[in-house]
Amino acid sequence: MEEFAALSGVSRPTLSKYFNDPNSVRQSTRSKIEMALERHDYRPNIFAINQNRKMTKNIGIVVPFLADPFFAEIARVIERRCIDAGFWPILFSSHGEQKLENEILNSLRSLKPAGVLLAPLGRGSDHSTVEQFCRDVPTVLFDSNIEGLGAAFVGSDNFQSVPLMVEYLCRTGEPPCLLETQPVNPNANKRRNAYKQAMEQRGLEPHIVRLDGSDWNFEDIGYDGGLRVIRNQKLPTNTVLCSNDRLAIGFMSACLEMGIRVGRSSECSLRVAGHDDHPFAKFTCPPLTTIAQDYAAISERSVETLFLLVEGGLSGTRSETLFEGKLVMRASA
Amino acid sequence: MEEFAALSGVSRPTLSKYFNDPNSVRQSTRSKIEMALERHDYRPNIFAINQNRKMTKNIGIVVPFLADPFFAEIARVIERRCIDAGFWPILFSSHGEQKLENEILNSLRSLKPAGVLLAPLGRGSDHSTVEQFCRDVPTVLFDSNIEGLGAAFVGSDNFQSVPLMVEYLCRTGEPPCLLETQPVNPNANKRRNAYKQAMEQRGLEPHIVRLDGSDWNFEDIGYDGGLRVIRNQKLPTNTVLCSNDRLAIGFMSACLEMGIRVGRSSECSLRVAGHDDHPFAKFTCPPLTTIAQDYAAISERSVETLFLLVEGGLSGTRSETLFEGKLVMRASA
DNA sequence: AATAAAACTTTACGCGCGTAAGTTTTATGT
DNA sequence: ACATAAAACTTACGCGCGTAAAGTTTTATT
Repeated sequence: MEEFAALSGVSRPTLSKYFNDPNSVRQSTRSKIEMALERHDYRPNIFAINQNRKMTKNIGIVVPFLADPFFAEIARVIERRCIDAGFWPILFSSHGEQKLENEILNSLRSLKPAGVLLAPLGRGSDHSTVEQFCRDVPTVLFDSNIEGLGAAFVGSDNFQSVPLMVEYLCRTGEPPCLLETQPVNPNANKRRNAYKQAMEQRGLEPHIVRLDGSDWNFEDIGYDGGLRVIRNQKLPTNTVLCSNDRLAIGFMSACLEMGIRVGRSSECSLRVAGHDDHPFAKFTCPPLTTIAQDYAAISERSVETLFLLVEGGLSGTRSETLFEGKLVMRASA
Repeated sequence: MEEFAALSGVSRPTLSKYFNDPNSVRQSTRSKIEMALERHDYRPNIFAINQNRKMTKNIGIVVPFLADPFFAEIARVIERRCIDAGFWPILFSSHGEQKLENEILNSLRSLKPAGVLLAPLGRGSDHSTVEQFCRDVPTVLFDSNIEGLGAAFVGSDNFQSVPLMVEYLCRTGEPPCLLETQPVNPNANKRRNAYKQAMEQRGLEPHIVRLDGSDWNFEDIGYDGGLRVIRNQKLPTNTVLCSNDRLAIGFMSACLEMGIRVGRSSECSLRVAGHDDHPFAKFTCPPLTTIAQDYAAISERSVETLFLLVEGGLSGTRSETLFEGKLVMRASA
């Protein structure tokens, strides 16, 4: 930096000022620097910059499982928004492991991020680690809520979306049973409770089919468990509401293999619905009827909320923003 | 660090030595530190560590488009391997943009990574930036090759896999046409050439259907283009080999919408095949016949090669490792 | 018990930059 | 032309840690 300052004919502190905000120096000085910049291509070291700044332009993004296209897509949108706003997003995946989530949060601390967007593991999170982290770093939770942690939460309203689907399924055929795995996060629990409530409000008995498996390989769980459930004739109804789309995708694959025709048309014997409108839900066999989570809105609002928080424009009270899901009718139910 | 050194009863340099390699200090010293560690939970600042070390434990991973499940899955495996080997992976997505790829590479430099695993944009890469980067940082390219750049390349052998598929399709029905988009990377070009070669070797005329679109939204391109091609009756044969699975997924969705039955059974009028064995290929409608790229092998070998390179155990000559694809027969062709 | 080797401590400097304080130069108004 | 404020300069220190050099203590060897 010293060298480059000499080359451009300004002092190092002025150069530092320029990189922090090009408009903060005189026009003549600015052009001197930018001319030298063209010839020598110098760039300040991002991680040294942050060494001594109170607030950096780094934004941490932590998701529980990046190989899940839902999170991949959300992460993509969030990264773009951050970049466009002049921030530097750094993306981490917990790979479904508490230990990794903890390590990521601890490392994130030393990055001195301006803020962090965290989709926690949920049930699998280490509450005290997350709590401590949220105290130290401006954090907005999304997708998966942990009561009281973070400055805000942005997600979707399972108690609106699940009843919506239950209503639709009941109106158009047999009432659904709920297919779920061991819940990995609060959403799964909420969806189960919302399902129960919705059924009971209709005077119907809820049926819950629990598949083995406690990791994030939902397709496999849905497939393996689906085979077992079908073979053992354990399906209480001819309508199956899956706790999420990935589970539904795996389950429908099992149906296909067992020769069960899935769909709402008359020649089909089973209806399957999902939740989330997973990026590949419209390409499944048959295309999956599901609840669309508003990806764009959740991403946008999360980022906006974080920016507000970073700029200090957020009141002390923790806000929870829930977006409504929309019914997406396709061929499967 | 000073404080914590005092707390554990050792000097700061010794503490530094411990964190660099816990085995490099005497057992008694080590336990002193680790006892203090339990009570006070101190962690060195990763990005300050790298400030003054010749070699860090950081490994950069750069993929062109992380919302593509293929890359999401490969990134997942690579991250795991790095973590298990005691490295600290940092993941970046270029979002299909040259400008971002350049920025990522330049920022990566200041991270002083021990090595970088780079799946370049390919055609969209800025050759001189990548070249300069590879000179400065130990880099292994994967998935998409750029002649001469990086210390090694690991990918799959399109000139083996595509002919394999062509052979299968010819043997079991009408010879295929090739459905492609504007090629975003070298693989697309290689696949086209491999297709041409394979057809010509059989004395057949190659037919190439090019769809509009030059970004990474292959499903959309396959769907929109598919609708157009089908409406205009521009399909030269009843067998379509898609340049990659995502394209095939979109295309099949268009077929479904147009009421065209896809599959190899007698009541179907169109066969569709893909390439890659995308994580969702087996869940499509109908399940997609495709070529399985050996995800695991590519990830493993990339990481292994990089580790060798980092440890200096690699000769000067640039190596190219190509894995063979395997035919995965499903219902679509 | 003597000796060498290993491990530790103290001291000091450096990484690439931010930033504050005090001083000098430059642009603006009159 | 001079006064004044804004901008730039010089100087100095700090971030959190790595690391080299020199001296001191501990451990292993004979």
